[in-house]
Order: sequence, then C-alpha cells, then structure tokens
Amino acid sequence: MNDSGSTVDRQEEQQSQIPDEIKDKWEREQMKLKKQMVLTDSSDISKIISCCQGKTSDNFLIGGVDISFVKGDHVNACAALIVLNFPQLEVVYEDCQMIKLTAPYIPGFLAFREAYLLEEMYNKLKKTQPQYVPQVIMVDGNGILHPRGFGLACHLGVLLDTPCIGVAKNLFQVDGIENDDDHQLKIKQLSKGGDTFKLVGTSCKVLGKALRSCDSAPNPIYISTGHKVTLDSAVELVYKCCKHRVPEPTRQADIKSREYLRVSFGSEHEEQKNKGKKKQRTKTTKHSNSECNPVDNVEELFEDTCCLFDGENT
DNA sequence: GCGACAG
DNA sequence: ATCTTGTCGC
Repeated sequence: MNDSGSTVDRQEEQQSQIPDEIKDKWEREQMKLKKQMVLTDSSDISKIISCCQGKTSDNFLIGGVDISFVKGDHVNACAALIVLNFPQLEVVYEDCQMIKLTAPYIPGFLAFREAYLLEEMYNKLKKTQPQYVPQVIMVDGNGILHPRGFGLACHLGVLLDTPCIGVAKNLFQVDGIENDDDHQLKIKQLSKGGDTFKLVGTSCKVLGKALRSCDSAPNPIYISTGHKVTLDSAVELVYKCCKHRVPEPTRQADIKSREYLRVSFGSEHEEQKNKGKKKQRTKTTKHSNSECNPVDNVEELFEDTCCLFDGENT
C-alpha cells in the first residue's frame, strides 16, 4: 500500500530497464559531439562582456530554456524558450508548447531527454522570428560539469552551434567534486552576491564555479561552460542576469512554462485536490487500456530516440 | 558492493 | 522535475 511512492518507483524501474546498448550508444554520441565543443568566447560573447564592463554600450539577446512537467506525468510537459534583451532583461520573445518526452531521466544523459525538443523550438524561432535569435542561451543543467564532460548545455550548444551556459540549481557530484562538509563550508563563506568558488576536479581542472547569485540567496547556483563561452565570462554574464537566485532567462522560462501548464491543465489538478476521500483508484475512464500504461516495452519507448542516432548504419 | 545522481 | 505552509523581507 505504497501508492504515493509509485511515481518514484516507476522512474527507478525505467532506469533499471535501460539496456546497456542504449547507454553505450548515448555515450558514443556524447563523445562524438564533444569533439565539436568550443571552450573559448565567441565574438558575440566578447562583445557582451565588454558591455558588462561598461566599455561599450549595445543591445544583446539572451535566451533561456526550461521544461515543466504535468504533475505525476513523466511524458507530457511544457517546454519554454524565452528571449530577453540585455542588459534591460525584458522579455522580447516567448514560446511555450506542449511536448512529449520519449526518453526517461537518467543522470548523465539529460540531453537525450530534452535537447532535441529545445533544438526544435530554437529552429522555430530562427525560422519565424530571426531578429530574436539570441547570442547566448542559459540552460537548466550542467555543461562540462558532467561525468563525461559533456552535459546538456554542451550538447545543446553543439547542436545549435550557439554559445550556451550551464546553470544548475543542485550540485552534480562529478569527478571527485562532492557535496561534503568542505563544500558546505565553502558555501557558508560566500558572504554576498557575486562571490564564487571553483569546482576543481581530480585532474586539477576547474570544471565549474559555485556562484552566490544574489545577497538574499545563500544557496549558490552552479555554473559551467556549455559551448563557445569561457567559465569566467559565463559567471559574469549569469551574475548580471540575476535579480533572484535563478538568472532571469531561465527563471522566465520556468515561469512561462508553468503558467502554460496551469492554464491548460489547471482544472484537472483541481480534481486531484478534492481528496475528501482517499486515493481515487477509480478508473480513469479516459484511457482505460494499455494506451496510458507507463513502460512495459522499453524498445517501444526508445524507438524514436534511437532513430535519431541510427545514421551510422552501414 | 554501496552510495551518488543535473532535470 | 513535483508536493507543500507559513513566514520574512523589499
């Protein structure tokens, strides 16, 4: 009688069902794309940084992407692509759309769940409103702070050939970087907005930085390079975009996607709130059959995703 | 083997 | 990611 834990169980179940061949394939894809990753500032980034430092004044566009989920649903979600002007930080473009996620969430493989959907939205923007194509995108998740040095921000950056910055709200423990007592101590030593400390991996490489993004938020965010931007530029730019803990591009994307879900599915959520009685194991007459069944066929689940990377067949 | 694990 | 209450502050 553990109904409440079912969603968690289901997620764990999915992960354990994932065939090694698929993970291997995904790892190979990551390694392949990683060769195209660029870790220096693009010319646009250099201009924006100059603007930050008051050396020039100009207008720039910064993108933010985020995905919000339908409660208790691991497939249906709303993706948002937002563009803000900089340094004003006003929303100049927003696009929300319902999506279906084909792959499950697996730490280290987030890109295979989200990247291609975000890519589609970016292409839509490029096609319909090219004047709003941003010079850089902030991504929910990590860049090179990743088990294989190629997180979602890198992945999306390479796919779009656009500068991307990874902004994570939680530390992904990678390459010896742990959320231990020492880490917690360093966090306590971040006394004001703009303070940072380096996240140093085993090989003494700096994989990212923890940034206290504003005075009012003691918990840092974790910045790492995605593509075509250096870590220091990324940190500076993110900090300039922080009215709150989460930088505005990402935050606006989060707000807009949740709002979209609330308007579309709000009533159904209300139903679930009416729990004068306990669990409503009643038949959800909508799809009483296997249609809404979670995952009993893994191959079916991965069919679409796999096709994306099947181009290498002889 | 055990724990950790972006969203 | 999502759930959840009140509370403190600009």
